[in-house]
Amino acid sequence: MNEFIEFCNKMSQLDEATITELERILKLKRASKNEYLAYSNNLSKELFFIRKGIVKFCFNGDGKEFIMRFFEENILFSDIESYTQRKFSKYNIIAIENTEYFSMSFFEFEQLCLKHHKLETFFRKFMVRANLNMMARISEILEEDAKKRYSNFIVKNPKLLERISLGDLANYLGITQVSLSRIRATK
Amino acid sequence: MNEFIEFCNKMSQLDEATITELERILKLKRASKNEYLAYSNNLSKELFFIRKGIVKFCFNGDGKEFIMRFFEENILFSDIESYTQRKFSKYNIIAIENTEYFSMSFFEFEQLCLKHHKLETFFRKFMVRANLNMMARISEILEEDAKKRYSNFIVKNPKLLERISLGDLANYLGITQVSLSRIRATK
DNA sequence: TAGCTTATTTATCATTTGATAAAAGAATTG
DNA sequence: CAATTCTTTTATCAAATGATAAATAAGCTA
Repeated sequence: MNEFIEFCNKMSQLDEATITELERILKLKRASKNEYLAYSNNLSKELFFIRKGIVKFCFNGDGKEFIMRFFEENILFSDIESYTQRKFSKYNIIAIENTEYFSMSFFEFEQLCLKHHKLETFFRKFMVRANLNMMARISEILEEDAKKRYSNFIVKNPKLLERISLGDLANYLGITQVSLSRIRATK
Repeated sequence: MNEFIEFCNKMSQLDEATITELERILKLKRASKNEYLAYSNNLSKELFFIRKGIVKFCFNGDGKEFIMRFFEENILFSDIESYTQRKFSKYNIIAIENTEYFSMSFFEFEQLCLKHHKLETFFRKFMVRANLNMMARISEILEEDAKKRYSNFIVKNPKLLERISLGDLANYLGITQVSLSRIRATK
């Protein structure tokens, strides 16, 4: 049972048949540092599960890069917007480290969900959890200024901090890299 | 078939048995303007579906109010965080207009999801859609300044705009009411 | 290691937003 | 309708952040 299956299984116990079918749609892939797992302006139809490494999920606007999230080991994600709305993606997915990941067709995964109730339950629970993360992010952006968001980040993600650049962190926090540097200086 | 059932049915067609059981757990409730549908610092275990009216889903920090979202007619929502993590809510749910809504036990709804695959599918799809909203919100906050967020809001939500106060709108946009007034002045 | 490239810091000035107070306008109530 | 309360605007000053440029620092490659 690979990492992804275990990830699903933890939230909703799957039976053998489901696991077998799930394994069948998984493909193991690799991306080197700075390589793109997916490009904006394309239809994105993949689900990703990081096995080793980190990626950033980001978009560009007015020459600047904005990072929606970092995804590290044992996280499932995808460009839901592009897939569910069948529209060109605004996001890039870029490896920050050499990365090994499972990839699967979103459509095939969804078909398995419709076929196997337990897998559908997993997916629902997973989406609920994803929602909590987003809510927390939004409420933090509303409530706290950049200095506080930075200090929260280093407390909550000490390990991640060591693996990403300050430029990427700034793009995640929603401030310029120069501004982050200034914040770091005033400790 | 009431508004809520129709809402579910549109995303995932339910069979009769499911509908009957779903109807059984629904309670129709009312809240007058400014009345609380739910208080922070409580365990929140309800799912809400607005039939008529508007509410704000908000929290307080440092004496200020921050609005996560407005919920109007035909929207399903709940304090997922409090329910799924069994912890005291940070959110208030407050009626902005006289509001009529369906309320149901989150636990009972979840049980129905585990029992009826189609309902589980609805719930999953619903959560996916909720995620898209949140993503859009985050990316907008990262990318745009307050002036642009305001102008986006009035374009995207012209009807909602007429039903909420500028103070509430400011709390939603993440700026002070005074700052919003200033932005409105410089057209 | 030297040279090149990228990442980070520092500095300066402009712009945006916040905090506060006060005035003007609207809505509510007796 | 007058008084009261709540909402919105205007004004002033302070603080935070952005834009830009330049200086260091760190990392990479030949």
